[in-house]
Amino acid sequence: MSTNTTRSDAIYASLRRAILEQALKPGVKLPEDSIGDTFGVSRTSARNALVRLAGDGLVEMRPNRGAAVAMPSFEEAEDIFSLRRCLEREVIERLCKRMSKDAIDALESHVKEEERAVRASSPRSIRLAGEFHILLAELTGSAELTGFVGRIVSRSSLILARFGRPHSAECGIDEHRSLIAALKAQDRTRAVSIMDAHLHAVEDRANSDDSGREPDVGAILSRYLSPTDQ
Amino acid sequence: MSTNTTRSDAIYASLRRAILEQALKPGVKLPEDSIGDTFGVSRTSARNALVRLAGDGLVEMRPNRGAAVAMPSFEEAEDIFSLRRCLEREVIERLCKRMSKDAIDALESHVKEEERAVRASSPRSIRLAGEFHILLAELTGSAELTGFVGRIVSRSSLILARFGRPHSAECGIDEHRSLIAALKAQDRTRAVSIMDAHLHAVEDRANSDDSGREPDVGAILSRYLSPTDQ
DNA sequence: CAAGACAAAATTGCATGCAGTCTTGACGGT
DNA sequence: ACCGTCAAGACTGCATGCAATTTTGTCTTG
Repeated sequence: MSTNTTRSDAIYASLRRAILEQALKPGVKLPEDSIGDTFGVSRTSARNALVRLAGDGLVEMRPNRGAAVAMPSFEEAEDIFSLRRCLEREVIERLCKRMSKDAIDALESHVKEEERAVRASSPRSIRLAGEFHILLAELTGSAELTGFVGRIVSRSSLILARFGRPHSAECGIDEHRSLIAALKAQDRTRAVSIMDAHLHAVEDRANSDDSGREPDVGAILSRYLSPTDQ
Repeated sequence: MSTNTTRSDAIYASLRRAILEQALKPGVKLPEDSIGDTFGVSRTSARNALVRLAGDGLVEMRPNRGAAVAMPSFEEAEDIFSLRRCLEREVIERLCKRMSKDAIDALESHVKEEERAVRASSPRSIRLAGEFHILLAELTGSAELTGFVGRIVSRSSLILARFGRPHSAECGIDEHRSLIAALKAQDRTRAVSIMDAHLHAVEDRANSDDSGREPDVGAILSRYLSPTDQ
C-alpha cells in the first residue's frame, strides 16, 4: 500500500501548520515557485495547496498578484469572534447533554499535552490551544459542526497572529480545565458562561495590542505624513 | 481594464450553478478532461475548479480515482440540517434586532423573482430558493455568517437533489413570505418558529422519497439478492 | 529636478507531456 | 464453466514551457 497522500496534500498540511503556529505571519507573500522550491516540487503542487488554503480562508489569492497569508481586518475579527461564540455555544450545549467518560479522558489528555508544549515553549502550543476547541466540536459527533468550528478557529488564530501581542499563550489552559469540569458536571449554564468568558478573554488578548491594526501601508504611514518626528 | 476573472473562475461558477440547479446530480463523475473539453480549456483549469468545489463540499475527490458530485449520506443529511437550524436561528435573531426598509424590499423582490422562476418552471427556481436564505444571512451584515450559511445551504441543496422527490419546489414560497412578515413585525419568537418549521418542512421533503437513500450500489442491490422477483 | 513613458524583471494563468495508479476486460489454467 | 492473472485503457498527479499581466527600475523630456 503506497502513500495515498499526494504531494500537494503534504504541502497543504505543512503550510497550514506553519500559518497556525504563526511561523508564517499574516501578510507574508507566498509565491508559487518559492514554495515549490523549498518543498522540492513544482509550482503546480504548490499552487494546488494555495488554492485549498484560500478556500479555508487562511490565504488570500488575488489574480495575477499572487498569494499571501490572509490578513483579517479588525472588522472581520469582530465578526469572526461573534460567530465563533455562537458556534461554540452550540458545541457546549450539545456536549452537556451527554458526556462520555472517554470524551473527558480525551479532553484531559489534550490539556496535558498543551501544558507540556507551553512548558517547552514549543510553537505547537499555539496550535494545540486551537485544537482543544476543535476536539470539543469533534466530541459532539457532528462532522459538519466540527468542520465549521475548525474553520473559524483557524481564522481566529490568524487574528491573534495579526493583532495579539507576540508570545502570549492563545488560550488560558486554566480556563480549558474549568470548562472540562463544568462539562463533567453537566452544568450547562456554567459551561456556556465559562466558554463565553474564555472567548471574550481570547478576543481581548487580540485587542490588547493594536500594533498591526492598520490594514495597509498607506494607513500605517498616514501617521508619519509630517516630516517632523512628533 | 480586462476581465479580472480567470478561466477557472468561470468553470467553477458554471459547475457550481449546474450542481445547485440539479443539472449535475450527486454521484455524477466529473473527469478533468471531459470538463476541460466541454468548456474548451485544459485539464489544469478544470482541475483548479474541481479542487475549489471540493473545498465547498460540493464535489468529492479521491486520489487517483477522480472527482464526482458529492453524495451526502443520510446521516450527513441529518447532521447538516441540524446545524443549519442553528445557523439560521442566529440569522433570524440578528435580523429581528434591526430590520431596514431596504432589507425588506430586497427580500420581497427576491421572493417575486422566485415566484417568476417557479411559474416558468425554470431550473433557476431551485437555486433561488436556496439563495433566499443566503440573502437573509447577507442582510445581517456578517460576511462570516453569510459564508457559513452559503456553504450549508449548498450542501442542503445537494441533499434535496439526492433524496428529495424530483421536481418538487425546494422551499415553500409562502413560508418565505410569512417569514418576511414576521421579520417586518420584528416578532422574534414567531420568526424563529417559522424558520424552524420551514427548515423542518424542507427536511421532510427530503425524507419523503427514499429512492436514493442507500449510500452505495452494494446496499441497493442487497434487496435484490434473491433471484426471484419478490 | 519632477513627472510621465517605457522597458526589463518577476510572477501568475494556462496548456501540454509523461509517468504512475486504478479499472476493466480478456486470457489461460484448473 | 469458474477463478485468478494480467494486460490494455482511462484517468489522475505532477513537471515544465509559454504567453500574459503586474510591478519595478530607468530614462527621457519639459
